[in-house]
Amino acid sequence: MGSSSALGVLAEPSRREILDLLRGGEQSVGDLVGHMRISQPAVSKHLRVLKEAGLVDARADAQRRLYRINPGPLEELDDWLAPYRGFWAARLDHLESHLDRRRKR
Amino acid sequence: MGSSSALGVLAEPSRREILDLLRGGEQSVGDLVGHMRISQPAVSKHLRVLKEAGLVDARADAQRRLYRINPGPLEELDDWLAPYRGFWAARLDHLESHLDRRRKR
DNA sequence: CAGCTATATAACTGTCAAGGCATCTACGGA
DNA sequence: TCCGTAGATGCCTTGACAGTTATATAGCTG
Repeated sequence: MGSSSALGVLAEPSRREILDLLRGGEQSVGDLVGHMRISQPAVSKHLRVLKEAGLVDARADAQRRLYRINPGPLEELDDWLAPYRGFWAARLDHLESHLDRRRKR
Repeated sequence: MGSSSALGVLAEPSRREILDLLRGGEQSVGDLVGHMRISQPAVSKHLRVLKEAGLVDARADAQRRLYRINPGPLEELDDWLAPYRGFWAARLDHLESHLDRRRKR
C-alpha cells in the first residue's frame, strides 16, 4: 500500500477537483457539491474513497461533516516520484524554461 | 491535458511496473515481458498507452522495439503536486521520520 | 415528538478497460 | 524464398467503478 493506491484514487478527475477545493481549507460536503457538477451522493462516495485512501480527514460539526486534506499519501507519491527526478533534472537545457513556468504561478 | 492524463495512466500497477523496469535503461518488449506476469500482448498494450501519454519513447532495433522513459509527463505530475507540498512541509514534527525513511533507500 | 437539514448508503445501470487467445506484420537468417 | 522470431492488433469476456435515483440515518429546532 505505497503511493500506488493514492495514484489509483487520484486518477479520478472529480477526486482531484475535491482535493483542489480543499486546498482552500475545510469544506462541508454541501460546499463541495455546490462547486461540482455531480450529485451529492456521488460527492459523498468520492469522499469515502479519498478518506479510505487517507487523502482526507473528516470531523463532524452538527449535521455537517467537514473534510480537509491529509497530505500523507501525497507525500508518499512525492517519494515515489523521487527516483524519476534524475531523468529530467539532468536535462539542464530544459531546466530554465521549467523554472520560468513555475515562477509564474 | 495536464498531469491529469499521466495520473490516469499511472493508476495501472502494471504500467508503473514497466516504468520501474525502464529506470534501469532501455528495454525490449521481450525483456519487459520476462519480468512481468502478464502476456506479451498485454505488455504491448500497456506500452502503447504509455507511449500515447508521452511517458515512454521507442526506437526500432531490427525486429525489436527498445523502450525508454520519457520524463516529461512525470515532470508535469511533479508540478501538479507542488501546491500540495506546503501541506506536509509545514509539519516539522513528521519531517524527521520522513527523512529517516528516505535515507534507507 | 414532528419536521427539516445534511450526509450516507442501497440498488441499479452503463461504460470502460485490462487481460487472454488468436492472428497479422515486419524483419532477419539459412 | 521459407522459416523463425519479435511485436502489434483484433476480438471477446469479465470485472470494476462512476453516476443516478430513492431511501436511510443523524442531528437540530420548534
